[in-house]
Amino acid sequence: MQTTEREHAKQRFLDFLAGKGFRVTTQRRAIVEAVFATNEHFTADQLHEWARQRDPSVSRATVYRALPLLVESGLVREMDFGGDRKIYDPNYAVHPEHSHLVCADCGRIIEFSSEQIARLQRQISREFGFTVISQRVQIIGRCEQLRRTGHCPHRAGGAEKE
Amino acid sequence: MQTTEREHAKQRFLDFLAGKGFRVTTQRRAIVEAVFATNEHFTADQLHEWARQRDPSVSRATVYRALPLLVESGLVREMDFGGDRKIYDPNYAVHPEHSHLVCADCGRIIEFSSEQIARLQRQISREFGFTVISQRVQIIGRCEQLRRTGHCPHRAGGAEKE
DNA sequence: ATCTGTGCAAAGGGTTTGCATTCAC
DNA sequence: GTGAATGCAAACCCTTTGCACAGAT
Repeated sequence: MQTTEREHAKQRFLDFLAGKGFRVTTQRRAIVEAVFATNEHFTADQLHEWARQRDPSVSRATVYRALPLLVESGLVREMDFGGDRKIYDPNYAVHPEHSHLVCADCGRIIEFSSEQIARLQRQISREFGFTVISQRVQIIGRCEQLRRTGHCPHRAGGAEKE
Repeated sequence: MQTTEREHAKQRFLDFLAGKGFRVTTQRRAIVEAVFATNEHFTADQLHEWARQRDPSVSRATVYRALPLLVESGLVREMDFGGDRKIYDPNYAVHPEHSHLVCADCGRIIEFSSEQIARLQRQISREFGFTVISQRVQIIGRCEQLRRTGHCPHRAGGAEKE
């Protein structure tokens, strides 16, 4: 099960704070618990909502101030699928380099990894004299559901579309 | 030379407008000329600037209203490198599927194409039951200049950074 | 006790929109 | 002539920030 890994990620974040001399406040605790209680992608606002369920005092400002720390700690990835808001991915802690398939119909996001693609990218980067820091692969497509059944189960569930 | 191709792209956009029943206004003409006079990536604001050099009456609003048309026409690609503003790429008309190498130091953007990567992506998409609409590959890295010479010639020139 | 972190509310900044006017068709 | 397109300025929306207070070390 993945619970242990998430628990571990949470701990790593607290360690990160300690290592940087940052304080472990109750709000930050609520936020990090919210982040690693799920493996879903989330927006700043969603995280605010989740954190407030654990500690109603958590303000939006604190969430926005915590997000850069989560990203800097390497446990959460900030993503941009072209929408108006950024999307955060807590699975980065477990699967450091993964890519995304995004359904244009329903907004569903599927994660995948491909060492082959990563290798090709490193090779190309080298040709241009670049040292790779990170790679992003996004494939925009249509998942089968809508085409096949005429509707998509994810359509209703708050899809992110442009 | 590429001038002919750009001229062609411009014409294709005017045809696109006609085909959709949209009007060819002097402002739209100034905008599309500005777009295809360069092969540089640009922001909405830069385009506004360029268009105004051709027709000072072009307002920011009109630029913002024209951009979705340019994207819809398939001649310009909207990109998001995680910064606070969107970046547009007029080379999409000439090289439909290309990817980007972005230098984290100087913001320089280099375009490249890899049929191998595209093929792998199509294959993966198929495995997940996705039909590919478009693919985006971004590699964030550091170009040689800064590392080697201690400074980067692009650093000063208005790099896009986060 | 100190000084970072917080909540609140206001400010920022790119993008969008309502409305009267202009102009392509 | 008619309705789409424009310019202007205000509105939007997510995100950031200034400030006085709270609380972690």
